[in-house]
Amino acid sequence: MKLRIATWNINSVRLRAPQVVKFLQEEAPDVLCLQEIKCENDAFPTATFRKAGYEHMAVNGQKGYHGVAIVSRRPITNVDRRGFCGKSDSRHISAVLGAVPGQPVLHNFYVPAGGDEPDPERNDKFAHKLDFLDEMTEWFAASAGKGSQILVGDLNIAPFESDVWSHKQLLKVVSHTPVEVERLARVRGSLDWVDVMRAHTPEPEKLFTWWSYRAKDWRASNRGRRLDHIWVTPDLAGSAEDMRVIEAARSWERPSDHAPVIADFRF
DNA sequence: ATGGTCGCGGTGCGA
Repeated sequence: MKLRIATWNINSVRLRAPQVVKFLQEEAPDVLCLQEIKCENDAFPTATFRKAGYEHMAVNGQKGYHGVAIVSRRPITNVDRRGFCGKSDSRHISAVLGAVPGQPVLHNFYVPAGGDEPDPERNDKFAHKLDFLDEMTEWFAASAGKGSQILVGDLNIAPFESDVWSHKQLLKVVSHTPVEVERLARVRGSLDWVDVMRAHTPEPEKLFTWWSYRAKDWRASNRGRRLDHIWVTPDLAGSAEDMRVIEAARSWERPSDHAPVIADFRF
């Protein structure tokens, strides 16, 4: 069977519900994982997405900040919402893809951005980002041998040189500093996760999913970063047949600063 | 080297 999974930091799902519907209609993912929905669970536009043919939804929202959701046209089961670092932040939701062979667990993450100062001693938000990544590492390591898993979301780190417009100019900019890149590599090592985006588009080809709102012309300056990711456990590596960043969505009316990413699987 | 823009909620905070 085929399965199309998409991930998109939507930066307010209420404001951009029409863009989400357009994306669902044009790209027809089976499952869409959203981050930064920025609303509480009962404010999620459930009816709007159900009308578009997506009847299965799981939401982990909070007021004003963060928030993640899974929108699916296939049944999902075993929904789980994990709190990290002893906080009540809504940064994770997972579900089992019940109709998919092997019933893989799909995790949707919104990793803390980490503030501006890349020093955990002086910046609590950066310390939190590193702690969050370490907890991910421990948690996934403990799940070894318990079945197939897929991890998507805004990890707020661009790990490779070709994941940023200028490696040299971003070495001290949070999202691309060596300390957080190393921490993310440890998360990747927890289950020997396969980076589906880079498996499909190897270095040194540039690959971005986010462009700042502050550029006058995001496409002309193209100062992007690859902050959004799709990972799979090694047993699923051969199942990922295609990957695309839908850059066009960054130019839709009132866009998110992130573009959606799609991976096509055949199980 | 600096400042540039968004969304939420109704003030700055987070990104």
